[in-house]
Amino acid sequence: MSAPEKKATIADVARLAGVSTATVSRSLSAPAVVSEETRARVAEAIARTGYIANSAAQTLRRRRADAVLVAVPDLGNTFFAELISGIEAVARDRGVAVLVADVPRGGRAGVRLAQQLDAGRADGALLLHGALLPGAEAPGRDWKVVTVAEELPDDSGGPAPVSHVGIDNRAAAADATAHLIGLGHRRVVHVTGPRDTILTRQRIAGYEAAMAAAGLAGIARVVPGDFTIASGHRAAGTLVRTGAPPDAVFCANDEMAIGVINGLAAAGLSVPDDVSVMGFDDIAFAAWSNPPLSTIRQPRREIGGLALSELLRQIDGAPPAPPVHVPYEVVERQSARNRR
Amino acid sequence: MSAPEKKATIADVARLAGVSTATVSRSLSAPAVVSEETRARVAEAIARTGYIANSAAQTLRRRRADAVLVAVPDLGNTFFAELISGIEAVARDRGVAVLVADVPRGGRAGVRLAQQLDAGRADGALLLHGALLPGAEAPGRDWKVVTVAEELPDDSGGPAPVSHVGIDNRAAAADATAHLIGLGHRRVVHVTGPRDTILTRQRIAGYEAAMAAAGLAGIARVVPGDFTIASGHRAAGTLVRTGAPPDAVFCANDEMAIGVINGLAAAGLSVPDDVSVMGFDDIAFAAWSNPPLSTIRQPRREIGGLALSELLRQIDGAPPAPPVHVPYEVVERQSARNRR
DNA sequence: CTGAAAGCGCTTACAG
DNA sequence: CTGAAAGCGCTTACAG
Repeated sequence: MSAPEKKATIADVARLAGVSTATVSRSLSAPAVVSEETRARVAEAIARTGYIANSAAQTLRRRRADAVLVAVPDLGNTFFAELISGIEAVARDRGVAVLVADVPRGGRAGVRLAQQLDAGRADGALLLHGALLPGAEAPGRDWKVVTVAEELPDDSGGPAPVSHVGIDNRAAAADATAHLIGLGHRRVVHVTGPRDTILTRQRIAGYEAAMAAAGLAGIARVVPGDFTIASGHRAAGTLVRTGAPPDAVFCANDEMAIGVINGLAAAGLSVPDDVSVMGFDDIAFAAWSNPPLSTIRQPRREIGGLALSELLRQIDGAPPAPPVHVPYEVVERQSARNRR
Repeated sequence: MSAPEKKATIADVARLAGVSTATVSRSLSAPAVVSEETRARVAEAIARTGYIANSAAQTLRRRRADAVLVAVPDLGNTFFAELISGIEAVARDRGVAVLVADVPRGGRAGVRLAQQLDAGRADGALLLHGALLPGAEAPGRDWKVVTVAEELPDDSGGPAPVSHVGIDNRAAAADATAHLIGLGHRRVVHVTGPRDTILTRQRIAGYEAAMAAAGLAGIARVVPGDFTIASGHRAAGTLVRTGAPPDAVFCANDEMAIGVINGLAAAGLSVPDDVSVMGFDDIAFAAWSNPPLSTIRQPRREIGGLALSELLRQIDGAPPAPPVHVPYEVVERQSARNRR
């Protein structure tokens, strides 16, 4: 029972139990097919040797790594971190390993992912942003891929026909905007995510649709951001310096909303007294910011878990499921309120 | 150049190039030893077939996975997420894969880690908290392990003799406390991290040492937290309701400091006017909280990168390096100021 | 500089 | 219910 000198192999176990390696293998993978007595002898030999099957040998033989790759644009971002946490929870449950690749947005690291997949290191990939694999290539190769939270754009910029789990970003952005309009605000501006991503386009589209539906298309205004707190702060500066002052600001994520509140305060504007602000995501800090942030809640852990489940289904041979939208929620806190 | 029907193997490449598989293998791993002409033929065959070596076969043969495991207590915590980001950056550089295991604090998931290591899925592990492997066992088995940011406790509760990269937590906590005392505060209280972790003990020790050095041992007070914002909020409530009101609060992380500021505000106390507050870590939100948080900065990405470098050295056969302390920094912002 | 051959540690038809 | 044997795709002494 003490630590063995050398790592035990299946042959060691077989020898000790007086059976063939095939029988040891079967005891582990299909115990029902092995006689009870034999199974007991094998179990004891395994316990004695501390045997753990070598995963490289299993992978080579079974042609399955029991591992998935998750590609994320920014691990430092709490949104992604929690998505991964949800992924990890089901991975643990299903006995699959999780390989993480931090792929900076805009970087050309898609090739690294492709290599890992081609090398058989992982059986499939979860893509946490839409610019990781060359859009056209992914569905062509026989990689199993599901996109998470953000879709993969096809050649025309719309969502590619790849399995996907996430909320309906366009609808959610429209709801957030409508919420602000419902509060009596008219000059609602939108601070966007990083340029040229499908996520950003979808949220802009939702914002514009809601403005148009309220007859406010003429005063719709979009200010660029990049999901960082600092970009929200900068956007607030831009808003204060140019154009008519906004009644409300809808930000494409919570970090930018926090930056906007901060930037507005620096310019002497108070939230929500002078300007209402809404974020997106409902990260942990949202509830504790000052004032607490009204936002859109995405069930991050659930999204991550569902996405892995779908990927595992595909790895098991099921055909790719069509994209699924999970429900989101408008959460009202104190950063947005009725127009005075 | 188009996607092949079946994944190409080394044998396909060899056939196409008219050489043996051994030569293909050498062209890839030791090109200098192969004639230029042969190398060119092999290179072309590789390009034509889109060959990528199967990693399971390589791992099995070389007895090396070129992968490391990183065990983290809470992926949703930005502190850990950035540590991993630093790890990933050097992993990418060195061509090693990163397996992440989210191991909830207090969970008994150390066994899962051990299995992954024993199965040869990874060549070593980076432990991001001190309760992941049974302390006594880790150094005994021939696992390559380096602890990151938080040490592994030995049987007596002190740091185990395992390679480690992080700041000197005791000294940093003492510096933070001394900083507050230097500002004129006397009733400085400490809100701790989760009970029974070595990190928590070290920071408490630093706090107590600084209080004692200032002749304030008699009024030292420690309030339990668990690194969550909510626990900081609760701690503030405790402080306000019981005992003498504090002049200053030193929190074991930034999240709790944000919670404390929030909780103090709820009780009608303003930071820093009524109470000074310091955090620990300097997460991204610290600079943008209201007021901006004075804290201790840990170079997270650097710590992660150094830790992986050390682990890789050990995997390459070098003896374990002694623990290394990287420099930290007291960052003064607006949440702490001179006593009125 | 190159090839033939063994072997890394498993799993799985195939027989019995 | 069990074993002998082939084979997954590489790498690496060993010869030449």
